[in-house]
Amino acid sequence: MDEADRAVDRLFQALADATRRDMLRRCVRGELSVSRLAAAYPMSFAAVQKHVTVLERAGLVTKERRGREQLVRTDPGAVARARQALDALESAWRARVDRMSGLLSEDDDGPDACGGPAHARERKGPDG
Amino acid sequence: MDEADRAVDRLFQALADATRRDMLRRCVRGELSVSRLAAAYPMSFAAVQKHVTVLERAGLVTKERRGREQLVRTDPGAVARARQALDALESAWRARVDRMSGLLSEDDDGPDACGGPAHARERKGPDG
DNA sequence: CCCATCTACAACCATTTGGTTGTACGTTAC
DNA sequence: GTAACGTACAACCAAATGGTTGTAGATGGG
Repeated sequence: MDEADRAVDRLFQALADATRRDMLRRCVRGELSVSRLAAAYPMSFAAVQKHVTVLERAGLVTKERRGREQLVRTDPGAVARARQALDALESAWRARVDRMSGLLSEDDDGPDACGGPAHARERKGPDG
Repeated sequence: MDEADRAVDRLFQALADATRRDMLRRCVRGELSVSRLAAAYPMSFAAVQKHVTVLERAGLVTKERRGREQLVRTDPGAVARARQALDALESAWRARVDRMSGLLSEDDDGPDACGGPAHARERKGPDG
């Protein structure tokens, strides 16, 4: 297993925890110090520190010092990278659908194509 | 943490292992029996069985009996669900970009202060 | 029937994970 | 300078994870 695989491991692993996903949502609304972040959760400061470390190793957030505080902010390219990892899986799925549609019909992408996510790459913005 | 959160946990957790991602790629190219799948990896049959169980609990694959074999196939909607989970994070990021355009220096003391979704106070574990 | 194959599952083990507490260190405020 | 704050990190613990082996139940072919 090469480093790229391990990076994807860390990425999905970091996302596989509701607390960390919530941290991302909070940091995405504006950078927060680790202390301020920790105040939002019913766990010790050290536990929050560890979560932040996991997010950082996954490349989802970066830390920057400001005085005695450490500001946590989301990495703009992070979600894009997660999305890319999913794309890799999805493209394999599309290849299969492609083979099926070739056999079944030529003007339809298959039964899954109605609302299917295969190439629905359009972003669904929160307010349009 | 509600069941939806736990479902997302299971989904990303299942994706956070290179072996399981490879299994998905293989099954996406055509359903495979667990034995045939197991033959592709340098680990015991039981280990592969466990991986398939993880993928199944995450809703990424389904199993179907054919004779004495158990065919594993990807769930067409699975990757779509993963993408949806990422979309939720991405929309938050877009919202932040949106706010930066307006640029108001509001004190981000709590989620209620800025009208955002307040869902961070809940945690796993009784009180520990 | 008997045997080979495919699957299911339990028991066990090592490592990782998610949490705790305690301690030490740099920075800011008084 | 000292106290308070914010952070870093180590030691420890319970539970989950990823692997093993072993055993037992179905299913299909000779």
